[in-house]
Amino acid sequence: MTAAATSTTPPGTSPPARRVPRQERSRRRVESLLDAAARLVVERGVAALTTRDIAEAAGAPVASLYQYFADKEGVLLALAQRDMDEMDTQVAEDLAGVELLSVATLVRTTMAAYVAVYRRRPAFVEIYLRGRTNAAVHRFGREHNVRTAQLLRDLAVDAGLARPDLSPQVAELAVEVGDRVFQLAYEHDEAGDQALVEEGITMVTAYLERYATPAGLTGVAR
Amino acid sequence: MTAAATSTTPPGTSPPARRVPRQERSRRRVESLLDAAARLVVERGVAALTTRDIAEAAGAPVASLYQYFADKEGVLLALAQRDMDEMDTQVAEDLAGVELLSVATLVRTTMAAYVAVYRRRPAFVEIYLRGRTNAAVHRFGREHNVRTAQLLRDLAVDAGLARPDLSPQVAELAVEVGDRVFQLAYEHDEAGDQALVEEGITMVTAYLERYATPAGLTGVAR
Amino acid sequence: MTAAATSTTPPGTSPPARRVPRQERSRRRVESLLDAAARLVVERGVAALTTRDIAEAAGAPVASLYQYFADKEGVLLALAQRDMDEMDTQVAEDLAGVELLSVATLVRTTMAAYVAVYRRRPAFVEIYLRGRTNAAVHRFGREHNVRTAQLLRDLAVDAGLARPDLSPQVAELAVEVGDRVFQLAYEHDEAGDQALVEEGITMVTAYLERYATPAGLTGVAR
Amino acid sequence: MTAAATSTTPPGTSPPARRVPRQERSRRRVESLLDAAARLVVERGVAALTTRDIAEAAGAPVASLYQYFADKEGVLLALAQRDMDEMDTQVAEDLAGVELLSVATLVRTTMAAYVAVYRRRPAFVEIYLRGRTNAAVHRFGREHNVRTAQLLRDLAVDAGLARPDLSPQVAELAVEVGDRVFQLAYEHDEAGDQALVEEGITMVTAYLERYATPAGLTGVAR
DNA sequence: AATGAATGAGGATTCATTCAT
DNA sequence: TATGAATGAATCCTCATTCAT
Repeated sequence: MTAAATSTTPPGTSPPARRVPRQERSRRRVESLLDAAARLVVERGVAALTTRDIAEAAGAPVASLYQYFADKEGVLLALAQRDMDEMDTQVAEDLAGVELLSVATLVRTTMAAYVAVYRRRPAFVEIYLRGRTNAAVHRFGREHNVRTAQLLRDLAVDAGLARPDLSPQVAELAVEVGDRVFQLAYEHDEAGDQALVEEGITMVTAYLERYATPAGLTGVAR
Repeated sequence: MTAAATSTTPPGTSPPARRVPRQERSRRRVESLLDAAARLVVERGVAALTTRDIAEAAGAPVASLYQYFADKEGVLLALAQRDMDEMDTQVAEDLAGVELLSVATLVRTTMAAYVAVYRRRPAFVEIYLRGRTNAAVHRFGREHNVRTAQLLRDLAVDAGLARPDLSPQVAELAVEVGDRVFQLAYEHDEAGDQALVEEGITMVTAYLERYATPAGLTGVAR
Repeated sequence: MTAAATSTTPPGTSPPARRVPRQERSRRRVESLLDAAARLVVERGVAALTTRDIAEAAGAPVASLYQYFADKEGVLLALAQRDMDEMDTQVAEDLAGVELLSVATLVRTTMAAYVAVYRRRPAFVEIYLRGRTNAAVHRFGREHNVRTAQLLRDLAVDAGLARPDLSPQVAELAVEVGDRVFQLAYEHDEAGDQALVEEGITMVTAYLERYATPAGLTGVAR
Repeated sequence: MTAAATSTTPPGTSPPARRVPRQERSRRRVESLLDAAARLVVERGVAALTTRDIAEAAGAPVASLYQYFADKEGVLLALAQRDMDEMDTQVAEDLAGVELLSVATLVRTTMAAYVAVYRRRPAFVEIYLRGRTNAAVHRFGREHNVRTAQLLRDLAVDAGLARPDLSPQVAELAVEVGDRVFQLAYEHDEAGDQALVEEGITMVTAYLERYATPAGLTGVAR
């Protein structure tokens, strides 16, 4: 379930001179495996992913894969982790740039951030929107949604946009609905059906505004 | 594994009236295979389903399974078909019994019908809410949602509840969101988190009322 | 191995009036099955032939196939029989029309007769030249060659073209070589490489003329 | 399923000398699989060959077979390759030992070399003469004949035995005829009908001498 | 005679994972 | 640490043939 132990250079011991230090080489291997996995997933879908193919595509022996990942699911999980981090970063950055924060802008900004990432990374669309058929991906997406919901809820409540009775469940529901909106919008359309996304933003916003404070409706300056 | 006993008609005895005609026996076989498949899906999940197990659980040779179904996916599809029909029937019946038809009652009645079926058939929950990991189930659920959306939209527009500009896409979005609500509500809870369902009804209703006629808001008698 | 027993109408019993008498219907069924088999063999090759496909292509139930043929090989054999008969007829007719009979004209006329049949029936090329991969076809072709060799040898000896010491083995060898020539000539070329056939005629003639009488070399009028 | 015990080298003990290096073990495995395949082919014929049986006969898991060969056909092909190489070697050696080279001695030596190999390796007879029913074997035999024809033709022309107008097609025809001769000679006779082979030598020689130079007829010393 | 249905017995191939080196 | 090789355990599916009716 977890990646293999991180190899640490014993303190006080200088590693033998080499161009690429051991730890760095490891990191590169991991990255190349993840890249290969991502590539394959986009090409053939998550279901057809095999350890052999991942290794081969990364130019590594199959056995090496198990040096860095516990098992096949571990690869998917690491890949998801890496990608989710990128998504979270985008959301955080975009939210930080918002001047007038309200429930409406919170929803719009967040969902727009996702759109931005999906545009930049077609692999994400394939894996996280179309690849839900895979159990591991499904679970990870679900977990990420839970974390995202908590994050955004706390933000909204702390910023005085939402009443404290906005339960985690409600936040989760909102995020999940947004997630399903994306799944639909990108189902057939590589670029995503933006009108559908817009509808989704409307729906989620309207729903969440039921839990908004007056400030959440009008917005607060940052 | 063993050869079935040969039933011999005692000489001088006219063969006993055939209890079960050929066609009926066939139908039973199909049903028993579908039942077995459903049982296994509930027990182990869709991913772990194998043709061998289905056949064995139904007490039939694997080859017989292929007499009735094109392949493993065919079994899942037939199962889905059978189940979806039951759902559609429940929805149709419940809608027929509604006295005051409005967007709100339409949404509530429909979603309540699903809840009723889920309560009656735990297998459905396993297969259609938790088993989305399977590609076939996923696709089938998606297609059913599309059909359901069209049906309900036409009903709403024809009954004067919704304006004609309620697009199929919007109806689809609403159904999909309702679907996701159920997925969440039944994720951990065998009986379904009814509060969550209630939230879902609220959200979908609020969303769809944006496309309602005045009559759609107040309701029309049947 | 043999086709099912021929149904005979009991003598003295007039069959009930019907448009198509029973026996005729049977014959038609057999023919349609053979035609279907021939068609499939040409389309997909002998290896991919299945009883199911034959029956389906003939619009008959699989079980019916077993009413007329002992087994799958029986179908192939009956097909071969039918075809070989056509070939033998062509050879016999063409030989009957030859005015100056010699070893050379015997060889040439026979091989030309085969070419004529191959031109008329592309299915033969597929089955008997390219389909030798199938054991049944292989065996049948072999047996037919043996019979043909015997026939031609007897003809040659009786007509005074060949010395009696022309053994059956030698005749067989000659026929088999001719057969291989055809296999080569039609390997890639639908129409057959006629230059190759010509070489074959040359080789076989030269070989057999070693066993010819003086008359066999110069020819005898019919 | 269970974690394997970590093999630890007892401290102070150098690991026992590896008897068989890895690469060598691999080679042996491949050989044993090929041997098993050859054995089975001889016993039951090419048609009845299954991957399961090959593996079992070689004492290897089926999956291992797929480590070395792409598929079942791959096994047959490898076997053919190995055997054809042996045949080519025998022919080359025997030809190298001929003192007076002529078309006649070329044909005789080559065919005698085949006879020698067939005597030494009964499996070859089964596989390459009787096993032509298999598509893979058939194709491989055909290809080998083409190569052999080219080789011998070039040799004959280069040595001044044959006129340059001896086309590759003619050479091929000669080789194919020789091949058919062997098929006939070994059809029922384990040891091969040598009289038939002799006839074949005669026929092929007579045919090829039509393309011979004077030297090709009388022979040239080596 | 005709046939829908049933099935025993494989068959080729895949794959994640683990070792021995 | 790295990896070539090994493999247990399944998986889906096919097919010729035979019954029961």
